[in-house]
Amino acid sequence: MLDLIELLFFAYRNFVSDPDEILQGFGFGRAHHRVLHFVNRHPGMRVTDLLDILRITKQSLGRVLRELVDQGFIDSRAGASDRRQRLLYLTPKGEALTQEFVAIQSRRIRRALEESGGESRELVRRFLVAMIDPEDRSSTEKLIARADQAVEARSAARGRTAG
Amino acid sequence: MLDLIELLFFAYRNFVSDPDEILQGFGFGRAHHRVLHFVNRHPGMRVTDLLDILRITKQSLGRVLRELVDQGFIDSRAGASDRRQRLLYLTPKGEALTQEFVAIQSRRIRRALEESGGESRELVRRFLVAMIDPEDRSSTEKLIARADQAVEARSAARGRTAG
DNA sequence: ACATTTATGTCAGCCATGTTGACTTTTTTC
DNA sequence: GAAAAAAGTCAACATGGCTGACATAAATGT
Repeated sequence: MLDLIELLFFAYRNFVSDPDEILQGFGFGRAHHRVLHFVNRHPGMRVTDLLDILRITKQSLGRVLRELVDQGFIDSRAGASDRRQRLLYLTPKGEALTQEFVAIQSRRIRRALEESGGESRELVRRFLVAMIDPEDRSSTEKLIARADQAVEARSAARGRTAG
Repeated sequence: MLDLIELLFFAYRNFVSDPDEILQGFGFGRAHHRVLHFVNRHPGMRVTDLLDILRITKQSLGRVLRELVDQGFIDSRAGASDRRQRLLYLTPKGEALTQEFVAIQSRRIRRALEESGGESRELVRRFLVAMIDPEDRSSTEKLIARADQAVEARSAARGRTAG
């Protein structure tokens, strides 16, 4: 398995270096990328939810979140039903930046899947899920499924209103 | 591809957390793990080779390397043909620790491959290679092949002498 | 009504690990 | 004998983790 251990190291390093280059231009780092990514995937999420996903402390998150809000990449609105909550949304500016990250990382993955054969997508997906700690798997898969559904719902709504 | 982007994040986080727990007991971090791993794979490698693989600065490496040498995990010997070089070797202590990392990470990968079907190993391998920047692929694959061959050569030598 | 809990934010300081720049020593190479 | 290469070191700085302590606003329970 030594080869796969190392390939995972080299592959992941290149994978995260794509966003890194873009982030440099804004004076941001990887921490900012992660926040933007998950807020994009779960618009209106609470700060606590983000902490649970990232598994970092409130203080660590606070630093990068403040910069993202101050510089107009993220919008933080009080919750309607519970006004203690700060619900997080991307601004158009934040959305544009996040799309860059998604585009470049998707391109790398798509290329890799094409190069590794027809049925690779489902198999790679199963492999990655199985690499996650068993006790975290179902919550992780649910999280991803929820985000995917929300994307579908939003695009369906756009279809009805704007077209 | 959003699901795969996220699965890669979660999977890799768990993957590196295995060694992290062990390292804590020694007051070491991920940087120490990487150094031990590659010195294990390439016994007698030069400091420069390690810098090329890790892509960090001499100063960053210097800190962790000094700790590993001082605490008897790594042995640094002057090269025979070129005495400017410091050739790096694991001590028995370093070897024992490194085997722990390899064992726990191999176990996770093996389990994941089993859970994702029979032919997954070769496909996952091809996928990971294809995730690497094209210009780095051949050197990376050569590096891994060289390390694998060296392992074989050493175990063959053990077979002839000790058994 | 009042006490408690929850969600969030913030200050201060520490640690690990990356960076740049400058400089030294030893040894090899031309 | 000069230049280049391999390695090491000092100093200073950035990022992004961490702990601990504390503050505020709002919801919840009795």
